[in-house]
Amino acid sequence: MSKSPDATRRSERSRRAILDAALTLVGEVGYNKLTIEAIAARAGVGKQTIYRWWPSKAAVLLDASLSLSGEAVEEGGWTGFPDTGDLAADLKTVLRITVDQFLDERYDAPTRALTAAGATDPDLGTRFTEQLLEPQLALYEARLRTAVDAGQLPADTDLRLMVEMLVGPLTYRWLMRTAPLAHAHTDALVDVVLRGVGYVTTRPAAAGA
Amino acid sequence: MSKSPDATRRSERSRRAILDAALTLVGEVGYNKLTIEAIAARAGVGKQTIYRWWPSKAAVLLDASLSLSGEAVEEGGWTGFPDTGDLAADLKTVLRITVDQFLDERYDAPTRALTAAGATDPDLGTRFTEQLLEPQLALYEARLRTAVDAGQLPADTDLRLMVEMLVGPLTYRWLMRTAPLAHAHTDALVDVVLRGVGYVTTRPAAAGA
DNA sequence: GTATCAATGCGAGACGTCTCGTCTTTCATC
DNA sequence: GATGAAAGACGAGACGTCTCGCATTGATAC
Repeated sequence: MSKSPDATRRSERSRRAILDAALTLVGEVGYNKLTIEAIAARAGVGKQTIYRWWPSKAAVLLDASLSLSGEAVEEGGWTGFPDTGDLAADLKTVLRITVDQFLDERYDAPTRALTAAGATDPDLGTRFTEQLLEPQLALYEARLRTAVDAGQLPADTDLRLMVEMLVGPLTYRWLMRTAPLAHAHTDALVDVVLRGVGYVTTRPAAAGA
Repeated sequence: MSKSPDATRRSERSRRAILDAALTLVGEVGYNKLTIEAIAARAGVGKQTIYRWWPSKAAVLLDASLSLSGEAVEEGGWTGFPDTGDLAADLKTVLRITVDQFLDERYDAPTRALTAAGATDPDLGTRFTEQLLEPQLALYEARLRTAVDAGQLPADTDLRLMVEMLVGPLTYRWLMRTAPLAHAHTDALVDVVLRGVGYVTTRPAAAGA
C-alpha cells in the first residue's frame, strides 16, 4: 500500500504555493521548460510534496488552471451566461471576452500548455476536457437552448454542433496562430453561424427550413 | 567552419529510414517519450547522422509529416481540390477525407504530436503552420474563390473566415476529443456554413434558404 | 583504364552533463 | 509516535559531442 496519503493532514498552504508557483513559472519559461524542481523551489516546498499529491507536472497545471478559472468566475460574477434576450449580442459578448483571455499572457500560457499536453496524453486530455472545457461548453449550450425555447432557433438545431462552430474556429486561430485574434473576427463568426442555423430575431418567421 | 555538410553525399537510404522510424515510434510511445537515440536505433543509423541534418526531434517529425502528406497526395492523385461545380458536395468530400485521416492512427499520432508541440513552441509552430497547414488551407481558399467567381458566393465573402469555419470545428473536435468524428458531422457543418454565407446553388435564388 | 589517395558521410557507441523521479534524513505538527 | 514537509543525495536515462573504423566518392598518377 504505497498509495493514498492522508488528505486531512495535507498542508493547504503548500498546495496553494505550488499552484501559484506553477502558474507563474509556466508564464515565465513556457511549458516545455517548466520543471517540477523549479516549481518546488519557487513554492518553497520539497519536491516530494509535489510528487506525493500529483502524478505529473501536467496534473499540477490542470489543478492550477481549475483554481484560476474558479477565481475568474468569482471576479466576473459569472453565475452563468449573459441573457439579454438578444442571442447575437450575448454570443458576441462572450466570444469577445474569450478573445481577451486568449490575448492575456497570464491566461494564454497555461491554457496553451494544457491543451497541448492533453492532445498527446489521452488521460490528461480527458480530465482537461471534462473538468475545464465541458463546463464552459455547457454554458453555451444552455444559452442556446433558451433561444430555442424562445423560438429564435429551430427546434431541431444541433446545439452541440453549433457550440463547436462558435468555439472551434476561434480556438483554431488561437492555437495555430494562422491569423491575429480580433473582436471583429468573432463578431463576423457569430453572424455567419446564426444565419446558417436560421436564427430569427423575434417572431417565428415564415421563411425557410 | 564546422557548418554545412555536403548535401550531395547525403544518404537517401538513411534519410528515409530516419523519417519512417520517427513516424513509427511517435505512434508507439508518443511525442514526449520519443528520443533521438531511439529513432537512430530503430532506423539503424548513428545518432550523429540525425544531429548532422536536423536541429531537433521536432524538426525530424516535421519533415516526416511533410513526406507523409506528400505520399497521401500521390496516392489519392490529389493535384488540387475537387471541383465538380457543386461546392457543397466538393467540401463534404474533402472534409470526409480529412475525417478519415484523423481516424487513421498512422496519420493521427504524428499530426497530433506536431500540433501539440507547435502550440507551445512558437518557432516550430510557425514552421508547422507555414509548411503543412497553410498550403492545405490555400487549397480550400482557391476552391472557394472559384465559387465566388461563379456567383455562388457573395463577392464580399470573407474566405479566410469561411475556411476556418470549415476546418476549425472539425479540428477542435479531433484535438479535444469532445465527441467522436463522423461524416454526418462534417456534412452538417458544411450545410450550416454554406447557408450562413449565403450560398446559392445555381441562380441568384430568391428564397430564404 | 586502373591504381592510389584524400575527403567526407556513415554506423556504432563511449563520454560527460543534465534533469528526471525516487529515496533518505531531519524537523514540525497533530 | 505517526505522518506530512523541507532539503537534498541518489540512480536512471536522454542529451549532444566525440572518436573510431568502414564505405563511397572524385581527383590524380601511371
